[in-house]
Amino acid sequence: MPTHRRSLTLDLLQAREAAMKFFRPSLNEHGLTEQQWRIIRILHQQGELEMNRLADLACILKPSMTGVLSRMETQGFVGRRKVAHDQRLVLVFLTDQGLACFEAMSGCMEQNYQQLQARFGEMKLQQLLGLLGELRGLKR
Amino acid sequence: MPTHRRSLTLDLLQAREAAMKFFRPSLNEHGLTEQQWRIIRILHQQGELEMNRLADLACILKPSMTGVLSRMETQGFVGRRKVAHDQRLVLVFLTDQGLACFEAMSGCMEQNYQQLQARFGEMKLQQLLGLLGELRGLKR
DNA sequence: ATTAATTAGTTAACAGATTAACAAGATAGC
DNA sequence: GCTATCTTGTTAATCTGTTAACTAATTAAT
Repeated sequence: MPTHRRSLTLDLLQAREAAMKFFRPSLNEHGLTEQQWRIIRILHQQGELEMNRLADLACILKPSMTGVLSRMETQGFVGRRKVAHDQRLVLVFLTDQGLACFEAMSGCMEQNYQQLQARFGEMKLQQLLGLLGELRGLKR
Repeated sequence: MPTHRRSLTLDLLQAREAAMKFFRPSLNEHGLTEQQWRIIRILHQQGELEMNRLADLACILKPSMTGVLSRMETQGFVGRRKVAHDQRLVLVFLTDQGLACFEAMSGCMEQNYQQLQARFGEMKLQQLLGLLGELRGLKR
């Protein structure tokens, strides 16, 4: 009867917070929020996506997504368009400016990642990524 | 040159989101937010804490903490008191009602945890908790 | 065809996150 | 003692998270 054991969800949160310390300074220098960077990164990797799917990948709920995207659209990072075959869907895509932003950021972020990996250990990092992937797969 | 590799911070976020799916229903049934439950859990484990330390453990920034605690105080879950030797410090403690709330929740939460562990595997879970602890330790 | 049930996205209301600026109590140096 | 500095917590402004209710488009059922 473990009256108090380690809490997985809290540990995940604290660990993420520790990891973010390596990246947040770069985000601040470039004037991007975490959410904006996640979206830019995902769109760069996956190409045009509908909002639902994007929200799911970026771990942003749909109501938040509405606001985040409209701000990003105003700033010129993304565009939105409707498709003919299903008028409900809104496809989101990275603009040229959004792409340029990604490319301007990616160098810094890669360096930050290298520093983290050097401090944490490459093997452990790979091991961790593997476990996280499996956990993410638990649909429930 | 990995043009797109797995993103540790995003993986941590997605994994946590997957894990939270096991616990969120219980939180909603009892009318608690994630933040409130984190605070109750931590205070139950650590006893009275000053705001700074509590904010750090719960991964809640101090300005947010001010609001969260004042709401929780109104609801009767926690109390705040100042100490004589340093008038700046605010010590936060769990009230009897807060303790009762913890005890009413802990059964459900333990069950949810068991389900997660059964689906994910006990060994992998321990391995993951170990790695998260190490990552959390990287102060940077 | 018409109605009923789904699905994608938005709106609204409140809680929490983030950054900067601030008030007041403690500490250090002089 | 007195000032400069640091620390704890709050306030303010803006953005994001969360739930519920809603609109409009699609699909299923009759």
